[in-house]
Amino acid sequence: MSKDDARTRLLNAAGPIFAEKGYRAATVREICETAEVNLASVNYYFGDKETLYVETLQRSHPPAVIKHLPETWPEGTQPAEKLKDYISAMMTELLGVETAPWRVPLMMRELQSPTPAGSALLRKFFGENFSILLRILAEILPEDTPSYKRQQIGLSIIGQCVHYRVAGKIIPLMVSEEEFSEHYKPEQLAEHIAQVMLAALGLGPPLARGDRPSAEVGAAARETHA
Amino acid sequence: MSKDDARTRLLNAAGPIFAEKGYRAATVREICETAEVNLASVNYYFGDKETLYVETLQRSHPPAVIKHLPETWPEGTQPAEKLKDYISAMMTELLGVETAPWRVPLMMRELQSPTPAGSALLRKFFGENFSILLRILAEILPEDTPSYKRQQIGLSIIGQCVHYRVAGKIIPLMVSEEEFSEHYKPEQLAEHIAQVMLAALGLGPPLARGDRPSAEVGAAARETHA
DNA sequence: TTGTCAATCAAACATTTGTTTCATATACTA
DNA sequence: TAGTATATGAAACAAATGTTTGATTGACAA
Repeated sequence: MSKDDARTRLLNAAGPIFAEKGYRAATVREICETAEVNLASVNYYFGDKETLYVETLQRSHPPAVIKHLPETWPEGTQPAEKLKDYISAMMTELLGVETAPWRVPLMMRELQSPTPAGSALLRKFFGENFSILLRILAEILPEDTPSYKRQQIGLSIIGQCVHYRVAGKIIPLMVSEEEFSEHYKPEQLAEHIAQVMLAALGLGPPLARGDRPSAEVGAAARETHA
Repeated sequence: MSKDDARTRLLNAAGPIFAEKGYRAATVREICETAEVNLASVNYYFGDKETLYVETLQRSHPPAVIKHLPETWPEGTQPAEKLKDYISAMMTELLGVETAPWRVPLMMRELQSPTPAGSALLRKFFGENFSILLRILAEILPEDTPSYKRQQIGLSIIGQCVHYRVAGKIIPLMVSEEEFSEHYKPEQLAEHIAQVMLAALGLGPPLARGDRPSAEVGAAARETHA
């Protein structure tokens, strides 16, 4: 192992460590030890710790949702199908065990404590994914839907997906262990989110026996409660 | 100002600083300067920096969603109304300018990098809010809805709300400045999320011209939208 | 008044940590 | 072979930072 040159080994070691501990708490000593290089190597190859961080960040960018999506969908694919694919791809990206499981955590850290160098990357990282979603939604929503509304529906979808990563550590603490291991796999969650949003968009059955599918009146919920 | 005793001033100063910079990057020197106390005070009153952090965390816990909700709803209040209230309360809690705007950011940091002391608080903090939501959902969903399904619907709601806090810093970068200032106020976002979820639950009109509103046909949402 | 005790203060201390230095080794070239 | 550039190594350096120390103050009680 560690057949790569020192510079590459440093980048490989830095990714997981920055992701787990954050920029500040990650020490160049630990990174160098992990990479099995001399302490001076960070400054030799990158000048300083911050530059190493920036390059680590840049290397972590490329693959995103697109990676898990088909180049183009077959002619005539229903928008609902595309949406399902998108949500599934997003969940795979966020929760899947990929080749570099530290990329997403690193971006999440940037989201919380943006560094000057990170902001541009963040915008690109999320912007690309988001614009794909917006295009799918454009096929579903009426043409006269204002763009802010379309964006907010998009954010509703992203939000549900991202939450399983953001709150991932405490969800197992709040649901039973059995439920968690049985029903919280990425594909199942993607299925659930798709179900919610397709119902919201009117492309699938509502989750509850709705008594008032229209805005006006209708007999309301009755004899229901825990 | 700073009429409180040194110990209290330390806690007041520590909250915002820990919230903004995180445990590691926050220095006792900065905290002491802000609190206008001597450098040795942290160790004098709390023993060490970590204990100060833990006490800050504990102090930041109490108020949550409940704070913005009525004690009990009037008899006969529709579950849909309760859900709207809940979502509105959550958005106020997450985005509103409250008395201690650093509480939520601090909890978000714990969520990402849990400390031993923080995990218990986190569970309480989110657990209390979540159980209220689950009770409301129980009134809406069919009785035979499995509990994991109810939880996931709850997480869909929480996720949408929390996302505006998590991604709050980059959303303005991805939508036009005008759209953001016009349509992304907490109350408007709460309204949007409620609209999405009520539609998903069948308690409101779908967001788009649905072509297949129910699994087995049935007269469904019509000429309704926006 | 005098003694006691908690609080405050400036200074020093010890550790961590990013960075630099300079010597040595290694590989490639003239 | 000799020379040079590149890479690696151990050590030291300097700054930041959590913690400790010992003196001083000030209030209050005997």
